[in-house]
Amino acid sequence: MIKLNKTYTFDKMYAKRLIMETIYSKKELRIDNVKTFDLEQTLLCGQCFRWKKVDNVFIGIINKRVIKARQEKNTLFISNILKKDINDILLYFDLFTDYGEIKRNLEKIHPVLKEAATYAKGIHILNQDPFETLISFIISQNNNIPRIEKIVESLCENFGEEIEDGYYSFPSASVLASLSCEELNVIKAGFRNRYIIDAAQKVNSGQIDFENLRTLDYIKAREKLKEIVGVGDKVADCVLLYGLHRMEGFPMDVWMKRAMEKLFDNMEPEKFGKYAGVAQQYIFHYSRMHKEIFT
DNA sequence: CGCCAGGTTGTCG
DNA sequence: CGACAACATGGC
Repeated sequence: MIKLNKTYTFDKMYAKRLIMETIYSKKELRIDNVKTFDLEQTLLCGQCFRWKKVDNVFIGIINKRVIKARQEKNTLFISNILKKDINDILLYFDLFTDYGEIKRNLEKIHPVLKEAATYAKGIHILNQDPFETLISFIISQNNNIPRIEKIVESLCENFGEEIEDGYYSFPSASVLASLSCEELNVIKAGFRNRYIIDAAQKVNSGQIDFENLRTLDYIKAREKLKEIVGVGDKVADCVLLYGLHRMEGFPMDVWMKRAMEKLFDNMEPEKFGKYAGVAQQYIFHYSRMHKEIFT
């Protein structure tokens, strides 16, 4: 049976079926019949910043290991993983969750959401490392995605550990907590330097405890995250959704504001229900891929 | 040069 | 409460 070290809800029948479709051999995991998952959409829809696409293969880092992932139609191949990490990998890509079911329910809510969901139907909400998510989205504020990726990469190269040639882990909270703004200047994050350091210090001291945040109700957890200087509603929502998998989160950035105004007649986020976060990601991706709508 | 980018903070009315 | 400039940096 599936053992997960984190509090995480999932459909047991769905997860069991998924496990039966997996084959592990020579550090490679093969998963068949992943009908509702699209690796590329999931990794390039703006929820994560470190995966790189090289010749149809995505290279990223999970549990301090360099992972290669590729998809051929309904089959997913994930290589260079250890047996003990299999469940973490499946969890990272959120393969235990039935997105077909979520999509069918969301589509009833609004016709434009149905269109966005159909366009972005292969997206899964990842289970990323919460600290990495926190720092990455602090960096994201008033910034664009290519530059966010550059700064995050620079942060890892300067302050992470080299795991394989040219591949660095995301730096720990304790390392970042000890830096001065001047020392952090090498990553060119500008005014966000002090926000990054404050976040690292509050995580390192235990004032912000991600496992504890999992136990709090959504509003309380968001308020707790906002104790960090430089974390407001939007960054907190991103941490809760992409790092702690709180699916009711609905980060409102410039794209979402534009979309809600032009396409949803300023509908309130609460009306998207308990999977609002999935709706948000569908709408965000759909909007970014259809810029012409907003000109 | 100005404007924008997966925002937040501080200030002023 | 709401509005609004300032905040580093780089691309266009």
